Amino acid sequence: MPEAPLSSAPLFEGLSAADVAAILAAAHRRRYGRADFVCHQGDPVDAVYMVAGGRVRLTQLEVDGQEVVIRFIGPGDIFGAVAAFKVTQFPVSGEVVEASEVLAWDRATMVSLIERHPRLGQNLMAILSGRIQEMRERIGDLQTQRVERRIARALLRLAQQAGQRTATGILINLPLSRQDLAEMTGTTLYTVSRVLSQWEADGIVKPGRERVEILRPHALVTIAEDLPSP
Amino acid sequence: MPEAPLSSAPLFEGLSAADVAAILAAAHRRRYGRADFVCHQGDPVDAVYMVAGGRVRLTQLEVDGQEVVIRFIGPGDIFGAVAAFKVTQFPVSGEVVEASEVLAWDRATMVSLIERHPRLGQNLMAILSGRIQEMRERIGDLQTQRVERRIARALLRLAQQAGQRTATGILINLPLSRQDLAEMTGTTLYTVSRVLSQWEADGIVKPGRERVEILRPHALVTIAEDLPSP
DNA sequence: AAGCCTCTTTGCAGTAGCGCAAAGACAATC
DNA sequence: GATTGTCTTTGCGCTACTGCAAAGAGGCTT
Repeated sequence: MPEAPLSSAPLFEGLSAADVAAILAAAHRRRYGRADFVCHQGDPVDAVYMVAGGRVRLTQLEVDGQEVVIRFIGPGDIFGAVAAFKVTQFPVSGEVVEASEVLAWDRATMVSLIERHPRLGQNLMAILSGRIQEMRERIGDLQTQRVERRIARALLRLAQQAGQRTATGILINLPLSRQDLAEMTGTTLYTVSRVLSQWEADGIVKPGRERVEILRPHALVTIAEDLPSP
Repeated sequence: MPEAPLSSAPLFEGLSAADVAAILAAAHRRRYGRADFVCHQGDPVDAVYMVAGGRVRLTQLEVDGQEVVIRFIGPGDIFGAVAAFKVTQFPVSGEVVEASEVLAWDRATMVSLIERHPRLGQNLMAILSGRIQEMRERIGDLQTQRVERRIARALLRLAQQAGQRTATGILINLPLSRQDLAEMTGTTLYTVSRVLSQWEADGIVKPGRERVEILRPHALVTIAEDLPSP
């Protein structure tokens, strides 16, 4: 998948190349390897971050020790904004699943950048708004839809953001265990395994070790939406 | 419950009284009666709204017709921001449960107000961030906690934002049906009814028609948190 | 190539919660 | 004060999903 340049990230929409360059120049950069943590839940935070390359899995730990996958983020995605503008601790942990580079603007820098480039603030609000919308959908799914459909939707979303065309279908191009999928959809790794096995029998997906390839995306859409199977 | 003045709303934090007055003056006002809708899911939207008085129930309709209660909002709370800065349609419907007054700033007005008062933009981001954080918690609850605990947490949250001290406990001061509670917690009205009946037998709550009074808040906290019952 | 670790599969039994149905309670209306 | 409509309760059967356990498979390391 050809990486889009960072300047086309949603955060920079509507800004001139010169402005983007200036904003990028104000960031600190840091590299991380696989399995590193870019942040730990509970750590103090006073900055906004952007993933410049690679992929990070954001998870939330419940008080009883259960883990919830909030989302996977990749190039151009930001994180830490929630913490920077409201709470002062990271509400999530970020584990690198694919070697990454991360940009950081500390809070004061970001505030002054926004004053200089109002569009940056609007973009940030649009990003936060979009995230709220996604979460509303996820809450709706969790409250009203069955597990099978939730898994189908999660796979389609992952295909959207990390899908790679192959000869036989679309490969979700990140290490994705049954446990990960379970923590994204509010079920157990056992149920995920059973559902994927069934779909494999139906020729819809080809599951592997920490790997899922979608063979018949349309069949998955049929399961994900409220359609009669045509 | 004495209504806090609107100027102390989170949106206006850190702004001078004069600034707040100017911002308020730029808003349009409108009144609504009980059961009116302040917005309908799918309606075009190009404004940010604030509830000045009363209470509104925000719901989301799933494609299959099932309803999800997103949250109840009251004086000082804003809505429509998600739509104004990202999608162009209301993602939720807002039904008035207690006669309300609503302020509205259209998008262009809000953008220029933010340019004049940067703090306003920061506050807006803090509000959106806070909402994301709440939704993360809700997702976590839905994925990892049992129904009884989710209901306990929902009641405690409602008590926080609409609780009224009584001689015997805390009354949740808005019309709240079993169905409402079910749609807030991802269960059915039957299960809510059964749980409340059990709690009534334990002397923890006193349920009524569209009404819940909490008699022993601490017992509810014990259920809501991961504590051994002391 | 062997061994090891982690991830995955699947059988099976158990249960939390669903959802229908029918009766009961409450509040508003005529 | 009777009636009507909505909201609530509760019994009962059911099912979707859980969670353990044990075996199987895949990818590293040495």
